[in-house]
Amino acid sequence: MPSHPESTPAETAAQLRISTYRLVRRLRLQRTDDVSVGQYSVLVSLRAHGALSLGDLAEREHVTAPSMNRTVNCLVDAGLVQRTPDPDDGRRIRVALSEAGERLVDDTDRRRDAWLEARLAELAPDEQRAIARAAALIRGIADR
Amino acid sequence: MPSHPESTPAETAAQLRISTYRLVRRLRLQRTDDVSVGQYSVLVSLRAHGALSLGDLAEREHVTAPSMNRTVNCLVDAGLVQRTPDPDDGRRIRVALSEAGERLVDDTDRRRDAWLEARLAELAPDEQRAIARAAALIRGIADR
DNA sequence: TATTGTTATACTCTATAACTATA
DNA sequence: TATAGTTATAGAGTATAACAATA
Repeated sequence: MPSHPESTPAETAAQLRISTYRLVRRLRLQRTDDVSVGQYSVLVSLRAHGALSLGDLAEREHVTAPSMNRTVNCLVDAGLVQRTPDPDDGRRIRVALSEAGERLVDDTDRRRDAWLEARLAELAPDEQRAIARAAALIRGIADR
Repeated sequence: MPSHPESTPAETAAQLRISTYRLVRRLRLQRTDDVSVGQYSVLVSLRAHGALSLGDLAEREHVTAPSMNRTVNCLVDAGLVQRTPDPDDGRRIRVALSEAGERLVDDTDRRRDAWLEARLAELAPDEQRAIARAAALIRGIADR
């Protein structure tokens, strides 16, 4: 590896913050106009965690139950989620992705990955490896 | 460098996308409640580009002029920006960060960097270098 | 009696359309 | 006549409070 001037953790932190925000902003351009940002976030949650109750969804998305109720209604109307009664607890409902909902999220991921992959392919092999390694480390940081 | 199993650009792209979104979600926790997300974004734009007209701000933030007008009014009332007539063109206005506005953005950055810096400091030196290098590469990708 | 979800109502943010002032 | 900004009004999205059903 060529000898770079050393960066302090403070400099690295600022650099990582800035580059992360810019990348997110860039990836956001590859999105769907079918649903709002909040609605899309619910679909992603459901794909990641499977079917959830209304209260669980509201907590995960940091919104109130009435707000989530409305969001779920919109998604049901759009055919992107299914709402079924909980078999074990009559008070609860079970919100699950429909096939169309899963397809919408998967397609969006694919579009973003395709753009990102094309950019990565333009980098040198050792640069690609550096990014792969950093991505794993960043995930470890964010998930703690 | 130890021999890792090679990742394809597609795998690296997906990994980078996921870790980036998680980091943003995590950093968002360190925010201010003084202004809304849209208002904060305007402050960041003004710090980056200097004083801007209402129309320029609306275009950069991808909102309409009436919406930006309202946002700017809120920020003026909060003492975070100043609104002055354009000396060269009587139709235009000039929106600029106030000292308080600059302080708010700088403080938020510092809070986020402090959190991130603490996490980075827990990594091994070569891991920190990997992230610093990747951050520079990511910025190059996002800015093109 | 506590918990889960829903309805009623209000507030914030953004949009479109119409208007004013300046170039 | 065209452009920059503002005002009037309406549509999403979210919040709090009150309510219904189930545990």
